[in-house]
Amino acid sequence: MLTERQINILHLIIQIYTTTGIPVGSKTLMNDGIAASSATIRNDMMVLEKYGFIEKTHSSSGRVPSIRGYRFYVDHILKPASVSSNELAVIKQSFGKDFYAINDIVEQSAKILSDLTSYTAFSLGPEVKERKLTGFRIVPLNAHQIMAIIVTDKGNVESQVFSIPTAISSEDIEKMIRIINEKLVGEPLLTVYHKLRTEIPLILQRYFQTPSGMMDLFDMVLGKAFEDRVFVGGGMNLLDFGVLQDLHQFKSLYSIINDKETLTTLLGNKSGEISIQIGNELGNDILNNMSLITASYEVKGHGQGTIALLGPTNMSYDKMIGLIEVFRQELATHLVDYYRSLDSSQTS
Amino acid sequence: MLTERQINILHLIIQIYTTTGIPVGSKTLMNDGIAASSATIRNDMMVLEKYGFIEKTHSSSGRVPSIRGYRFYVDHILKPASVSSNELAVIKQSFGKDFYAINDIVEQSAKILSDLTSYTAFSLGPEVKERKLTGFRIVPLNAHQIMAIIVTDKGNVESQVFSIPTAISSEDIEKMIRIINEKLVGEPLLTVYHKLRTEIPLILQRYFQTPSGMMDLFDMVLGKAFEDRVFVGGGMNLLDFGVLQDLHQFKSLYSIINDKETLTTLLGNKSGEISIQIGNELGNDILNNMSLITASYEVKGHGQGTIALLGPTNMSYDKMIGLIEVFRQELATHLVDYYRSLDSSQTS
DNA sequence: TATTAGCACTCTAATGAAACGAGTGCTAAC
DNA sequence: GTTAGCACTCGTTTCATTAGAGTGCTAATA
Repeated sequence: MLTERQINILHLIIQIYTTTGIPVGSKTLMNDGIAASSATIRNDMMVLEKYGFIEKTHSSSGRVPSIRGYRFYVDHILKPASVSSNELAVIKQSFGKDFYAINDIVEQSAKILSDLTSYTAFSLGPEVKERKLTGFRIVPLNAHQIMAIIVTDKGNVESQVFSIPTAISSEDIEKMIRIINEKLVGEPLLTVYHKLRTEIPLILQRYFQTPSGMMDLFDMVLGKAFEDRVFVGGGMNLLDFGVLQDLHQFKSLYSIINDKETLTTLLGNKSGEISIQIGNELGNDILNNMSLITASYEVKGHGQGTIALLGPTNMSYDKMIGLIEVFRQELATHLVDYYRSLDSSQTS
Repeated sequence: MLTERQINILHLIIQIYTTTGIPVGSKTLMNDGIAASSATIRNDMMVLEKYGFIEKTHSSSGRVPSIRGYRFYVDHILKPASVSSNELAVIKQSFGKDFYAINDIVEQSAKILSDLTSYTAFSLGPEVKERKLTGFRIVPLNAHQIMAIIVTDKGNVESQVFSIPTAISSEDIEKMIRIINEKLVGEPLLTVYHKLRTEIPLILQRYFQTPSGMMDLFDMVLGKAFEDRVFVGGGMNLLDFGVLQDLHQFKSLYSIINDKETLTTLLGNKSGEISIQIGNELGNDILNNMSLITASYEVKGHGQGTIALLGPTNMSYDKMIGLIEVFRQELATHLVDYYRSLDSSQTS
């Protein structure tokens, strides 16, 4: 096992490397708090290297933490740094404005977090799948277009404009709306989605000759409602991570962080409240020298949301963890407040 | 004045430089079509340099076209290149799919044009300001939220969700809708905007104690409808222009092309159908080594739209002009078709 | 046995000299 | 007016040298 000094050395290497970005040598460590000679430190570093916690960039360079080193650090050494009162003020102030919709808060939170860290932040609102359908509207705009609106119980609204075949008259649409509202409103979206595939077509056939076109329409609207809404903040900060070899790499990166598909996979299904994935643990070659900190938060009764931070592997994990810890609580609080204001106005 | 050979030399310099990106020397010109010795060509180049049409990157380098040189070229020499049948096929195919809304076509056109050129493209739909308001809906979603929808005569729809103060009852909202529809529907948006500031508040005061909140709401929705919708395609292509000194510059650039404000200024008020602005003619330091080709197109009866292409100053103007010429006609045709299908279905 | 001083060795980064070559301007001849 | 020839300029590439930071190893020390 590692001695206490070896652990201290690993800790210090990470601390120094995450702030300076320069490989750390034995003398630097000696002058920066390790009470031993450079030779002794070198011996310890050899041990650490044997374990695979640190590595050299070339045969006679200082040491740099490896993925395993970071992993050991975040698992056993890291203590979240406390958040400066300054940063706290910024957070509180940024959340201080009025929001019209739930997604505004979620989107804004990604922006705040990225500004605060200079990294790239993601924000995924509380679980959509638990929501219930409280209203389904179809608004005829003209003979050729309609707008379909889905309203969920918690302030989430999706709308979409459709061109419709002239074959469907506005009377038929009225009928349609009535059916939908009778059969589907009040159900969780998941159930809605299910019924839409089983029960409803049967009923619709009584009224329409060809309900399939109408079904496609529903599919699209519901698809939109289902699609987890991921928001990205500070995508351009990628440029400053200092991990880019060439511009081509930036393009790949940028397309990754804007691909909802990839993102949802990346952010979903994390164990525990705060999870850290380092370098190749992310399972994506392009993200090899980046780390992702994912934090979920509970909004009582409304499922859980997720915020995440993507930065270089050599980020200051202690600072970031401390920050995210505060941030997610702040965000959860604001969402709870928002939901409460919604609930109270509905029951009054 | 310039001799014919001098003009040929300028033309060839531009042709070579726009394809290779390397400064052009006298020998290259001699081997590439100028029937004179390198010394003679050098003499002519000195003349061209006197006029400020070409310049050296250093005291003993080949020549590079200057802004004035490009300007002379596009004004007096340039002949639009014909579009390859391949490209034409791509254009037609890309426009072949079905579109739900007018803005889908406009947005898609920016994407197509940028893909085709590897530059950055902008697309600004036919003039919004000529549109008429054909419908204004307010859909109550729950006690706390409403969705306001604006419909214009030409398939354009804007919607926005609002949280409303509980002080306004749904009955009041109903009244509101009636008033709006009586007074405003059928009017051009400009008139709507005007009446909203003069007549309507008076009427509203009969029904509401405090109509100002409602007014803010209108302002926002109308603001959204007014905001010219500019779409950007291929923003990331900026990275490949080969004009970037550092990443900081890319950030500035990227924020410029995503700032609607700047864009509308950049694209608006062009004389003639196709306009070319080169380097500092754009009046923006950050765009100093870029050129913008702006083309407007007429959609009969529905105002004019604009497409534009931003590339490096050393782009192949002849190719691009040829392409844009075809492209804008194709786009106009498709928009006309779209409007016609809308009109015919409304009058039937 | 753990620690330390000392030293030879390795590798990177920075510096500068030299060679190369593409291109120019000028002069003199055609 | 055109051209051949030539000296000159300047950016680019190459190569060698040097300085410096850091290592691994060995032998001495507590």
